[in-house]
Amino acid sequence: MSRYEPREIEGRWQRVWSEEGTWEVPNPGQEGFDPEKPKAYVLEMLPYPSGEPHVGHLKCYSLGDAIAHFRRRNGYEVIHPMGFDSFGLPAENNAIKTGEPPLVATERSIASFRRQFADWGVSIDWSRELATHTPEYYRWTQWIFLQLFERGLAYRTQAPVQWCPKDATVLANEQVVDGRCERCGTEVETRNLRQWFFKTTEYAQQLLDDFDELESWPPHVITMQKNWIGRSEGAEVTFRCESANLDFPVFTTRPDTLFGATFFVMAPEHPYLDQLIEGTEVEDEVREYVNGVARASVAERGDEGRPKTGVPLGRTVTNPVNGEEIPMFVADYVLMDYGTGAIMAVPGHDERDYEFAQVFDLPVKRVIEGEPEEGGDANGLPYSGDGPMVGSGRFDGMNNREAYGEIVDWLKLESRGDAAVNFRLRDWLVSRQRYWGAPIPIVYCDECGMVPVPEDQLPVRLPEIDDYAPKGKSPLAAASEWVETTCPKCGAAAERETDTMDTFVDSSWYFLRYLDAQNSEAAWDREAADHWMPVDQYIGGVEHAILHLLYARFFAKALKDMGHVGVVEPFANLFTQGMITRDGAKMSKSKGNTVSPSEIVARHGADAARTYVCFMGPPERSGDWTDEGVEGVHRFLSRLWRLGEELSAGAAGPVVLPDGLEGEAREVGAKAHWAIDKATGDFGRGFQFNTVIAAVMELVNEIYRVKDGLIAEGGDGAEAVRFATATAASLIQPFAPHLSAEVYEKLTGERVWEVAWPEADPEMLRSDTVTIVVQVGGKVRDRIEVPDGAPEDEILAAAKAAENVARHLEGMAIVKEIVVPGKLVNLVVKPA
RNA sequence: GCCCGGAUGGCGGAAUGGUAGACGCCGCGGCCUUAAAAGCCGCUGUUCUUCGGGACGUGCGGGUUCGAGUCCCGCUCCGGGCACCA
Repeated sequence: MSRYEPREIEGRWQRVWSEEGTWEVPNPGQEGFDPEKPKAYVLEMLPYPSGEPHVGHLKCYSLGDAIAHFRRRNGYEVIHPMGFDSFGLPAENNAIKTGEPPLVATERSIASFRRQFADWGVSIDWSRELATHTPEYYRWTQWIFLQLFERGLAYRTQAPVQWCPKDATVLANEQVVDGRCERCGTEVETRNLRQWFFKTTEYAQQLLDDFDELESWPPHVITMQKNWIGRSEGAEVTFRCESANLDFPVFTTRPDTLFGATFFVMAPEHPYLDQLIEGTEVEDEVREYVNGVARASVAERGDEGRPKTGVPLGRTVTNPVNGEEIPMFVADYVLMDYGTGAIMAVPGHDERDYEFAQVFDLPVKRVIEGEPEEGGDANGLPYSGDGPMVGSGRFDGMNNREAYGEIVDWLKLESRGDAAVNFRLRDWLVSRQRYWGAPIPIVYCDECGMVPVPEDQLPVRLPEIDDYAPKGKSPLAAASEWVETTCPKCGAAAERETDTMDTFVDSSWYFLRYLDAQNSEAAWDREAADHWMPVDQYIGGVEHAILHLLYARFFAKALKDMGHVGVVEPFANLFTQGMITRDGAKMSKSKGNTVSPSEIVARHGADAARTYVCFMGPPERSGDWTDEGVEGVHRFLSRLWRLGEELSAGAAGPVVLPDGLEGEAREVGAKAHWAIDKATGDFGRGFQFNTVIAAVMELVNEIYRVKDGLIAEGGDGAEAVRFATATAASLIQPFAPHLSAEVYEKLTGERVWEVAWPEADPEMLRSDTVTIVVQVGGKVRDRIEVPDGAPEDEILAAAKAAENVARHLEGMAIVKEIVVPGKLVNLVVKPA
C-alpha cells in the first residue's frame, strides 16, 4: 500500500479552492448573495508581515479556520478575510541599515506570508485582501483622519509627550510600559512638542459602558481595559492663591478629608508655575528642580519607592472649607497629565502625602477616627479607612462616607467645587516622526493656517526618499518637493504636515475595509458594513489587550456617531490565544529554540501542523511545542488516510449507516455517532478543540479494532466501517481540511466542505445495557451490566449480588443506598 | 502591595459533585521483516499481593457531602497584569 503523502494531497485541494474561489463570499446586492443565510464574521488579528510567519501565526489561523469551517458547515455564510499591517518600524529600520526601501522589503514579506497562508490551506477570501501601506488603503485612513478632524476628534496641540530616543519618535501613553518604549525597550524622555492627538477621552465613559454590549470577551482583558481607562469619582475643589491672584482647581477622590489638607502640591510641568515664582527668591531653586525632573527619565520618575522630593514655592493657597492658609510646593510625585496637575495634600490620610510631609516636616492632621493600620506612625497615621469625622467643623461626628456627600453639596453651594469624575485614560497621540506610515493629510498655510487636504485630493501619497535616517523630525521633512505645496483654500504657497500616523491607526479600522475592499468610491459601503458587522469571532494575542483593542473600539464609537457604521462595538466575541513555547521558554532567534512552520509543513504536512496546534491543549493557555507531538498527530492522520485507501476500492457513492446492525457493526456505528455528538458539543463550548480531535482519534482507533472482521464479512458490516470512516473524515475537516476532502471524496464522491455538519442519531447514542459502578462506603468495588432503564430495586439486587461487592458487605450493615440511574450505586455501610 | 490565572502519571493534557488519568507523547513487550524503517497488537500512576484483590493517590491544612480534582474556608508555590493616577 502507498504512503500518506500530505504535500501531494494538500497541493491538489489548494488548487481546487484557489481556482474555484471556494471561500469567496458575496456582499448584499452582489450575485449569489442569499439574504436568508445567517452570517458569521471570523477574523484573526491583522498580521505584521516581517520575514516569515511564525508558529504563533500558525496557531492563530488554525484556530480561526477551524471556527470558520465549522460555521460554514452549520449553514452560515462565513466571511474570513486576510490582509497585512504593512506600515511600521521594522521595515523602516531595516531601510536605515541596508538602504533597501521599506516598500521592497515589505512586499517581499507579504508575498512570503501570502504563499505560506495558502500553503497552510487556510480558507481565506483572497478577493478581499488588503495591505495598509498601499495608497488604495491609506487613502481611507487619511479620510477617517479628516472625518475625525472635522468633528474636533483629531487636534494638534503642544504638550509634554514621551519621546523614544532610539526610535526617534513620540509615543502614545499606551506604548510606554514602565517608562520604556513598548517596541524597543529604550527609556523614554519627556519633551514638550506640538503633536496630533485623537480625542479618546471623549469616549472614556462609553468605552466603559459598552462592555455590556459584548457577547464574550475574556474577563481579564476587560479588567485590563477598565484599569487603563481608570475611572475615579470624586470632587473638583478650587483653592485660591490670593498673593498671585490665581485659582487652582484640584481633583480629589476624598473630599471628606478636605479639612486635613495641610499643604498643596503642583506638578513640575504646571503652566502657572512660572507666574508663581517669577522674580521671587525661590525662582532659581525651583527652576533647577523643574529642569532636573525634565532631564530624568520617565522610568526613574515612576519609581514608587524613591524618596519624595520637591521645593517650597514660598506662597500659600486658601483651603476653601476652613480658610486656612497652607503652603505650596512643587514636587514630581504630582503628575501633570492626571486631574488638574495639582493636588491638595492630606498627609493624615494619604500615604504619599504623608511621606512628603515627613521629608519637609509638615503638620499631619487627623480628620477621621479609626483603628491604626499597619505601617502607621505612633498616632496611627496615615489612616485610609472609614470612621467618624474629627477636626472638620460642623461635619464632626458624622461618618466620613456621609460627610463626603455633605461636603460636596456644601462646596457646590459655595461655588467652590462640585462632584467630578476623572479618567486615567488620555488622548491618543497619533503623530510619528517617521517615514513608513500614512501621511497626515494636513497643509500649513501662512494665511489660512491649518488646512485639511480636501477629500478629492486624497491620498496624500508617501513620496519616495533616499535617506530614511531619523533626525528628530520626520524624514519626510527633507523631501522638499513633496513638502512644498499650495494651500487648498487660497492657493498660496504652503507646506505639508511631515509627520505620519501611528500604525495602530491603520489597524483600527481594517475590519471595515474587508467588507468592501475593492471600493474606490468610499472606504466601505454602509450596507455592506451593516450586513457583516460586528466581527462574530475575533482571535489574537493577549498582548493587544489594551493597545489595538482599545483603539479599534474607539474608532467604532466615533464612526458610529458620524453615521458610518451601525455598531458601537466592533468585536462581539474575543478569543486570546496563549503563546507557544519551546523547552518551556519563549521562542527567540537568540536562544535558537524557534520552530519554523514552513519546515514543519514540509515534513509533516499542513494538516498535521494545524491539527497539532489545536490538539496541544486549551488554546487560551500557553503550550510547549514538541516535535514528537506533531509526529503523533501525523500518525493519526496517516491512519485515517489508510482507512480511506483501504475502503475506497469500490466505486465512491453515498455512505449511509444501515439499520438493524448488531455486534461490532453496531458498536462502530454507535462510536461514530458518539464522536459526532462529542465533537458537536465541544465545538459549541468554545475553543475546546483538543477534545474534539481526541474524540475523532477514539473513533479511528475503534474502526481499526473492528475493520478487518467487518470488511471480510462484507455487506452491512463493511458499510458500517465505511460510514464510520467517512464520519471521522468529516469531523476532522475543520482542522485537516485537505486530508478530509481527500478521504471523504474517495468514499462518498462528495466535497466535504459542501456537506452539512453531521448530526448524531439519538437512537445510536443509546445502548441496551449500561455499566453501573458499585461502591461500598464510597469506594468502587465492582461494575455491573444492567438493561438500560432497569428499575432501582433490580439494580440494587444485582449490585449486592456482585462478587466483590458481596465480599465487602460481609459483616456490615447497610445504612443507606444511593442509586444514580445509569451511573452508580453507593452502599453506605457500618460494622454490624 | 492590589487584581486575575494556574498547580492532576515520566511529559502535554481529559473528567455536567458520581469509574481520576480520555486522547496524544515517551517507555516496555509481541507480531510482520533476511534485517531495518514503516505498520499492526498489547502493557504502561505509586505500592503491597497468596494474582482473587488490597492500600495510597489530583500543591498543603481544614470543612460540607452517601460521594470532592470539581463546592466552601485558610495557606504555599508558579505565571500574567496593574502600581506615586490624588
